[in-house]
Amino acid sequence: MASSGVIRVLLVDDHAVVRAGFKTLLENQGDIDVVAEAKNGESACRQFAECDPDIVIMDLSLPGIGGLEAIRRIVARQSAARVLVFSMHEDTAFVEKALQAGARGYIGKSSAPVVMVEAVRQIAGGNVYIDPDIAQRLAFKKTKGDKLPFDALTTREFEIFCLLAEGSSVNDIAERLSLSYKTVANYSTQIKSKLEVGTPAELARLAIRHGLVSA
Amino acid sequence: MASSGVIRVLLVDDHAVVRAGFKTLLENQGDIDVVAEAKNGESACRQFAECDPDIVIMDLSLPGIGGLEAIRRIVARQSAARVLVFSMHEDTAFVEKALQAGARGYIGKSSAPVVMVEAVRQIAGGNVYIDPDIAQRLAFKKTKGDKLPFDALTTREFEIFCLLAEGSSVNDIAERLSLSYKTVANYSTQIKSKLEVGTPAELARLAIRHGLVSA
DNA sequence: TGAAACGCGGGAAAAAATCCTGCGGTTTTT
DNA sequence: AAAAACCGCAGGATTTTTTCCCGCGTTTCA
Repeated sequence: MASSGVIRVLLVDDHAVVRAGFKTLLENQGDIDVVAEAKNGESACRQFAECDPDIVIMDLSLPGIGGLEAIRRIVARQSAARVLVFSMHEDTAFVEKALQAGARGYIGKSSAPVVMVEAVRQIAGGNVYIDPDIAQRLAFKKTKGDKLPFDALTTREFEIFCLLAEGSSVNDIAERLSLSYKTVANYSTQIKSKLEVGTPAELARLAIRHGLVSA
Repeated sequence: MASSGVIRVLLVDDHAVVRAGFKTLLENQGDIDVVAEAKNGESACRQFAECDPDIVIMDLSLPGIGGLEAIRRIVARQSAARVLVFSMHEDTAFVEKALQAGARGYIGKSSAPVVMVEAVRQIAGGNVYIDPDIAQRLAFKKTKGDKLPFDALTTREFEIFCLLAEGSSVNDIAERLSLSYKTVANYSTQIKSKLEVGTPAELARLAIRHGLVSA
């Protein structure tokens, strides 16, 4: 166990060089040992069952089943599993998804290195650890009554949102839906405001990220 | 010099944890010394002038002026500069642009750790080093005379294209790259014309489909 | 049954995109 | 070595789009 010796880590990242970097960083600490590595979600689940590590450090963007699904499967198998997410995405939506999936911690690309080590120790010790900066943003969002971003959209708005995300022009949409150009233009503004995006490109990425339209 | 002692490295990545990992990994080699770090392009240029490192290890996706622009500025200042690009993007389009900008090497997220060390040594020694897998794909693509739509874009256009696809506004881009709004707006028009897309949303989807930006 | 939300769109002003033009520099060609 | 082509950059002028504010009729729900 973590309390009686070395912390045994399973490292999951599709990026071999990053894995090697983390491994060296962590093992230089003395009390942390990387006992296994995986570069995708399936392999992570297998390695977890095999090695029974004290903690899993997991990237979210993995080929095949994503990091979130991997977390879900690991936690389903052993609810006490301790998963620390390390992600490029610092968007609070990802943090929420990860925690919902069963992660015990979250650090991001701009977290200080010492934060990672601290997170490993805390989580291995049974606590929850989220990067302070991210935690703060998350808390702020929560107070604002957070939901899925699309929940705020009306049916009509959502419909137009999808068309915009597909790359349709305002004019095209107006024609397809037999609406005035003005109406669609106004909706477009409203949608961007509700989803807090500034450009149609962001809109598209948001939609793709949530599987509403395909890339 | 590299041939007569330690290889002095400038490490550029906006990701503090990744930087720390690389630093430990590299310094564990014995003959490599990370003498400076930077988390954005501007800082990289400054550090380069100050430290005169044997080699720069550079991430492409940086805040502010991007990695490509940073490479260009560094090479413009000292044409003998040795820049090794380490990038999440393994798309050949990025490799080509990076080499055009003056990079001497390219390794990707799935490169083996030993490849990174080897690349550092090779490039510090004056050679060019590209990850074998990537080099092969690049060569293969060349022989096929592959016409990815992005090949028609100039380096500058490509750079702005990526930013647009990420969701940056024309104004943001102008500010980031220290260009006139007009310039970027004109580029934007030009890019959409070359790629035959009508909306920024289509632009984003195109970029995501080709792995140039993440969703 | 009254207040709130929704779908729809006009007017006016602001912002952005487009098209054209030009300049200075580099690269390529002849 | 001269000419041609291309690149990066950006201003002017016009058109297009977006945005903000407003109103109206319908639906919803408390």
